[in-house]
Amino acid sequence: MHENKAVKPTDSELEILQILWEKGDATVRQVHVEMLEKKDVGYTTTLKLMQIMHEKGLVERDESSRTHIYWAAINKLNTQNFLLNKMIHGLFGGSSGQLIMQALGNHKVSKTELEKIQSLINSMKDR
Amino acid sequence: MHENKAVKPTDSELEILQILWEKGDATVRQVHVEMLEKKDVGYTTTLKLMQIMHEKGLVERDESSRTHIYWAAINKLNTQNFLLNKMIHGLFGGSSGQLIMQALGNHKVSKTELEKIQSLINSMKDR
DNA sequence: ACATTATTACGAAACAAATCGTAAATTGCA
DNA sequence: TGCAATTTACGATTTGTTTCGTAATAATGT
Repeated sequence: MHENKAVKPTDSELEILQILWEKGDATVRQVHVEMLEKKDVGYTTTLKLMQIMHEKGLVERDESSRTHIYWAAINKLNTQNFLLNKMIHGLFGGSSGQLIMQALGNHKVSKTELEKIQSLINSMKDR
Repeated sequence: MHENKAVKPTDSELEILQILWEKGDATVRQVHVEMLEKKDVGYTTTLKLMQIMHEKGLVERDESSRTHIYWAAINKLNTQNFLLNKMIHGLFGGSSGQLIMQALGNHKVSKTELEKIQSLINSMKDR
């Protein structure tokens, strides 16, 4: 009901946010170790990114000990929705149904998930 | 079955592609007029963008007359799928079901579309 | 206590994206 | 014919992103 102004994380920032959302909080070192699994990048690069994200307000940190602790300042659901919305409007002519059908048709979805989707739709139609 | 290498249009490029996909082909002027409906930008900016897109192979053009005619060189469906996939992996932990449910829950979907989605799911489960 | 290692801060370089001004070429009218 | 408008090409600027090197500082272990 508040926060999350005009947040538009870059691709690299999103990689870091992913890690922070998963871990809850983490040091630069911990984030960096995870980053290395995805791509080959120097420690100071990760550090700098996180410092910039801090300036931008994308993450917060506890500086009370020498090794700072970082956590995401923006909410995962909000961010997903924001970017989903951007994609729906920018690429699917504003129709979320369009995006959903596209996703259904071209990407693997497990049977379990198909059933979850069905019951979600059913409950939506009830109202 | 071919083409569409590592296409990653920027936001502005996507705006132009949208217009070209809709119109089929268009001059810079025509594209620019459409652009103006979305944002305030100079003619040469649109021109330059389209020239760069041409260099990148995102659009093709007929230069036989003084006023060039442009059209998209990449396919809309492929591009949608590419970016959808990127989002699924980068933001939804690789689960398209997750993205679909998120889209269902937080964005308006018409009843007609809900029904189309249902029958699509049903036909998928048949196989 | 000293050397090694880990961490932060800072600056700069390399790259890419978006914007626009200006000039040259072409077209079409008055 | 020649003037005005349109279009392309080109270069420059601004802004943002990603990358890393270096230096200062703190912590750690022998």
